[in-house]
Amino acid sequence: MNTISVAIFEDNKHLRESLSILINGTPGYRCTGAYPDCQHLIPRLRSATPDVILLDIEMPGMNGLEALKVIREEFPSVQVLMQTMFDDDDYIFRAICSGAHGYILKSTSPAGYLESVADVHQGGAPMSSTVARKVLTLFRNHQPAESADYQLTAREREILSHMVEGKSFKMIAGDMDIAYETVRTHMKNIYSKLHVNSNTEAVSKAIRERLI
Amino acid sequence: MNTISVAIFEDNKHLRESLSILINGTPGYRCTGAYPDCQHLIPRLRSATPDVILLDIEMPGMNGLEALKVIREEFPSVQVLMQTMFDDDDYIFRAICSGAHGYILKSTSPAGYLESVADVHQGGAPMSSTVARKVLTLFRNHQPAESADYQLTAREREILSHMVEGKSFKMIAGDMDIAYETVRTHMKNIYSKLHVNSNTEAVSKAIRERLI
DNA sequence: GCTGAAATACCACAATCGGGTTAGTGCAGA
DNA sequence: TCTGCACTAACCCGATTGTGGTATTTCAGC
Repeated sequence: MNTISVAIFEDNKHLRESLSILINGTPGYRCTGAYPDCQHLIPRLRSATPDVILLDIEMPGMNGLEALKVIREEFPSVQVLMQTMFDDDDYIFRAICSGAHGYILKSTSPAGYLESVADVHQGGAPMSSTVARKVLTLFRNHQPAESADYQLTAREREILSHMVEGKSFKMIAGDMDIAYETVRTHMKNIYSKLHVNSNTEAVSKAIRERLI
Repeated sequence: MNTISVAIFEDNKHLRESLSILINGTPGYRCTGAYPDCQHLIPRLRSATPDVILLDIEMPGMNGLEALKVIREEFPSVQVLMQTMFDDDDYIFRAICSGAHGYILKSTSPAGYLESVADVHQGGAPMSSTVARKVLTLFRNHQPAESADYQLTAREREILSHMVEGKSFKMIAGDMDIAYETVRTHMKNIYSKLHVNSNTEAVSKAIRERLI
């Protein structure tokens, strides 16, 4: 098995150094850097891209959640393990939504840290069972609220879902038994309601924001 | 708080009757029916639509997973709580994918049953912490496996993600600093690999199968 | 009966896309 | 060295989509 390289972002000096020593002192683990804040985040990661990032949520300057988004954009293959003092619902939810791969508490034991790092590196989703339960509940609770209301009419939603199926205007007209030009009119209205100006943008927005 | 109405589908006579008595014997719960199989599933549910369905996975005739799909199609607002003898990964995974709202083991205590029914009725996702952990791990593990491999190259995936952003070929060409015709060539290759023939279909497939 | 929203429909023009085809370059593995 | 593949690029032509109009019908709510 290859060595797992880990970058640490943690403002607390004591914890940061402890983690660094723990990681570097354990065979199979290597610390590529331990930083107190998210300054120069991208250059730092680019110069030594780790397998796993241990990221504190509460940090001065750019906080962990913002950093998470940036990391997920720029380094999509790096696994991010969020660490925090609190098992706060909102934190957990936003971290999961922003693409965190795991979520551990700072009360985790050193062995737990190592295990979680290995777990996330292997594509697992390490988190305590209490956190896991919260995540699922949060997903159920938040999903319905999430879909923004663009005031689409029933007919417009119908057209949109055909569009998502990859159908052309002509096919949609045939399927819905209305004129081709009517489909085009509906699409124009959908575009203006969604503030988009292409079919792909509409489809993307429809799927992502669960409009259909 | 209103009474929670529950339908039971369970082939084991003893368990079925015990659950029925438990539910009817507890204030705030009411059993709309207890059935040994999924025959006449839709008519039965239509004549007395419950809030929650307790559904056994292992059943003669139509099994629980098939029934689950039918129920989710026909009665999307009804909460379905799967019950099973085993915490088998594959069962859990397929149940979650088919839209189960909760997943409990038959070893659950009577109080646990009632709690889970109430939980799922309130929009929660009841499951034991061991099952919860499995679910998350399964999602992580299965997601990459699930996203079918269409052998897209890195460049093709890049083009595709721009497409998903709703960009036009011309804009993609500008962003990636390559010729417009090159973008088109890549798109044609993407289409043939994904077996689609429109931008919307490609975007839809890309998002849904997490190719990007 | 009036009003407004939603659904229906058509026209025209420009822009973009889909499909087919060909071809040069560079790089990694046989 | 040669081969295959990814990436790049171009051309043609017909089909589809984007944009900006206008207009009729239907139906619920005032």
